[in-house]
Amino acid sequence: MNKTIAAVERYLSEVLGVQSKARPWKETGNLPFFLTNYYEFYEISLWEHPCLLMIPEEDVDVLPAALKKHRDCVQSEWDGCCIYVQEAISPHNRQRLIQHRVPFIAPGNQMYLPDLGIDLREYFQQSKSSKETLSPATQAVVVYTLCHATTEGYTASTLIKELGYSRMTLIRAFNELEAANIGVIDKRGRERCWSFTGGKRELWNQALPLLSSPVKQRIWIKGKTPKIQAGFTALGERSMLNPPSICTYATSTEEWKTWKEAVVKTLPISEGATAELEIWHYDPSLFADGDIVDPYSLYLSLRDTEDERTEIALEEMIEKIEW
DNA sequence: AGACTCAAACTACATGGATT
DNA sequence: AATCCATGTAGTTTGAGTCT
Repeated sequence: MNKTIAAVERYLSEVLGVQSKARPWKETGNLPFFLTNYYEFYEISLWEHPCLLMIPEEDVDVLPAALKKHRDCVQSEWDGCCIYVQEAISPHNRQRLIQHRVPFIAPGNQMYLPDLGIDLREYFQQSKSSKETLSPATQAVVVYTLCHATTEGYTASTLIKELGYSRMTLIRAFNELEAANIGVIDKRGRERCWSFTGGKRELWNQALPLLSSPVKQRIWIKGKTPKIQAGFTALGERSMLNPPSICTYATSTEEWKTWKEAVVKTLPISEGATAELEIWHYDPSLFADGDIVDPYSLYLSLRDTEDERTEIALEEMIEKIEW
C-alpha cells in the first residue's frame, strides 16, 4: 500500500503544494476487526489540519452505501477529517461520494475535501488524458471474457466471430485495454493476442471502475416482448429480491430497429404496458445465460439505483459467482 | 538474400445516432 | 445546427512466412 501513499503525497505536493508525510495511524483499538482488516489507515497533516487517510487493502470499487457506514464508524474514533483514498474511482461512485459529502482523494485524478474547501473536479476534467470509461465494444470484450472459461489468448479474429464487430473495432478495443493496463497484449505471429493472467475476479475488480451501464434507453412497450430478461426481473431471478409485476427485457440497438415499426408500441408511462424494455449498447444475447442477462452487465445496469436493498442484492449476486 | 504474398494493423475519413 | 461518439470502410503500410 506504500505505493498508494506515495502517489497521494506526490499528488498533494503537485496540486496543492503541500509537502506532508503520511505516517501509519496507531488506531485506538475500538474499531471492529473487519475495518482494520479491510483498510489501512494513515495520518497526514494538511495545513495544520490532522487528516486520516483510509485506503482499502485491495483496489476494489467499494459501493458508496457500505463506504459511508465504514467511514462513519472510523470517524467516531478520529477527531479530524477522514478521507477515503482510491486510485481509480468509477465516475458514478465519484458522483455519489460528492453527493454524500464524503471526502476522497483519487491520486493523479481528483480530490474532494469539502471541509478544507477543496474541490478539484475541474482539475480532473482538464487532465483526463486517459479515458475514464471503456467503449461499449471494449466492455463487450471484457464481459465476454468474464462469461467464458479462460481469460487468456483472445485474438481479434476470434472475437470478430464471437462478437460480430469489425476488425478495426476489435483493434481499438485492444488498444483501450492496453492503455488501461488491463491484461497484456502479446504477438502471436503478426496477430495481437490479449490475455488477462489473473483470475476472472481480478479482471472484474480491475475493470469495474472503467465499466458503465449497458443500458442506452429504457422504455415502456405494449405488444410482443423479446426473450431476454433484464433489470429487476433478472435480478429477481438471480437473488432473493422480489421481481416487479411488469417484466423487464433487454434488446440490442439493431434488434430494436427492426421491432420498432412493426411489432410493438411504445408508451409514455407504465400504465397499460406489457413490459419494460432496455435498449443496450451491445447485444445482450451475446452473453445471456439462457433467458437471463449475464450477471456482470446486470450489475452494471442497476448499480446506479439508489436503493440499499438493490445494492445488497447486487453484491450478493456477485459474491455467488463461482469465479 | 531478395522477391513475393497475404493478412493484420494502422491512418484518415464517412456515417448515423445521440447530445447540446 | 453544431458537435461528439462509436463504429465502419477504404486505402496504405507493415511484417511474418514462403518461394525462388
